[in-house]
Amino acid sequence: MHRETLQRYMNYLLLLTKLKNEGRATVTSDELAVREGVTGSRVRQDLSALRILGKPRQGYRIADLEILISSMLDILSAKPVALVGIGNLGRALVLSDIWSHAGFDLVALFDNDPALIGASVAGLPVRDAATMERFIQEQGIESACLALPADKAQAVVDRLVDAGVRALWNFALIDLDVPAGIIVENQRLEQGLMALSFRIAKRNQDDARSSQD
Amino acid sequence: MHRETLQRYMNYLLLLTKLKNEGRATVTSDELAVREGVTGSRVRQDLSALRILGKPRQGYRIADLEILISSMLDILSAKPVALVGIGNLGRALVLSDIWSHAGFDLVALFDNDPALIGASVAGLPVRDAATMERFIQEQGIESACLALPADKAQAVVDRLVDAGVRALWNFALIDLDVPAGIIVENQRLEQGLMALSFRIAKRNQDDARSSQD
DNA sequence: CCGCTCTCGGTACCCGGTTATCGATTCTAC
DNA sequence: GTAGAATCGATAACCGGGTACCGAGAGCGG
Repeated sequence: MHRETLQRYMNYLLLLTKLKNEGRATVTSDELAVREGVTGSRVRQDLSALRILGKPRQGYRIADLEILISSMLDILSAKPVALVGIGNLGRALVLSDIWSHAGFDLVALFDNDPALIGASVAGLPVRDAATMERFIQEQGIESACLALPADKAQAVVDRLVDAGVRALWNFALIDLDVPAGIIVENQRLEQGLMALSFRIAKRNQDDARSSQD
Repeated sequence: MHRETLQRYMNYLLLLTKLKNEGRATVTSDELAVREGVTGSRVRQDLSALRILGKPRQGYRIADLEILISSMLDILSAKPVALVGIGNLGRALVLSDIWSHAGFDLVALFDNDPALIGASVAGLPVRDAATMERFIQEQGIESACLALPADKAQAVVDRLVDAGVRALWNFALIDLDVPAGIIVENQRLEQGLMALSFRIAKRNQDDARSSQD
């Protein structure tokens, strides 16, 4: 499945939640389509791929869609995940509610700053990074989030992988080197900002062109 | 230009910086291609679109590529940008060095928490959000970053747009409602985490299947 | 009860992004 | 200087995601 398609499914899910909160029980393909900037055909194909059936003149049952898309994304489970690096970004992530929404259960925080170890963030204790491998092995944690500087990331990843972690959500601006089979999802914040810069430049060009005509 | 293409250009740029740091002066299309997971053909077409010329048996001059890609993304400029919301996420963004790398100059921080107003983060004072419109108008700021809760985002956006902001980098989990012509780049952190969840589920399925054979 | 409309499900088509191919060019080696 | 290898630039072929279209089924109105 391609990135665009996956993103469409996630957006469907967000829209469905919104519609459900508005009291809706069903939704038509065209409704989802216009909000996503695609055609009803595309939406119907997407849903058909999940073996979701709708009814003519009625649409799709929102509850069905939510369950099937959620299960495809496997966000109904609660995979334990550890967060390494309790800086500002780390704290922001701990305090957010994205973990459960995406099928994860944040169970451990690690840092190597003595000033932080022992403190508590959102009810979770900050543990000494020196105890990281042991905790991860004992708890069978297979996912980890890296919220630390680029120069420290690779060393931590090596330790995590040795301890059994097989999936990484990486905020460090670095291409991590991992063995085959280990998943790395890079969250490149700066790419969003670069994309914004490009879009601004493009709009300014277009504006200049159209005013010239 | 499509999102994938834009992302490729950004990745080229990151790779080029890395290669330059390694002392390289030129790079071949195939080298860039393998690191991007595409073919040399695609890379040559991308670069050709920017009117970049290479030399047979030698490749492309890294310095040329950097300048031309950077100027296409308009990240050589220093567009002033304001950051609203000095929570953990906001502080993390202030302390990062992504702004200059993406063609922005972070010039103002705003929050409405009296405990924060007047404090200084990375040398920048936190200003009272009540003074936001005036400052933005006076300084001619046209870009802003939203690092605040979803329920407060829309109201702030309305004020920012009224004050002259025309481009937004939004971290709040909400679909902002803006007039036509205003650019909104949403940085949906949870989508990255959902994508990770999906990739884990897919790998586990694949593993189960292959061990079954 | 009978048409009418709306929306789904499936199929065919289209378009653009990606790859493959080939001639042209430049550097290396002898 | 010439042969050969490597790499570019351009074009053609391919492929898959997206759209358009059409027949089928479900509700609505008279």
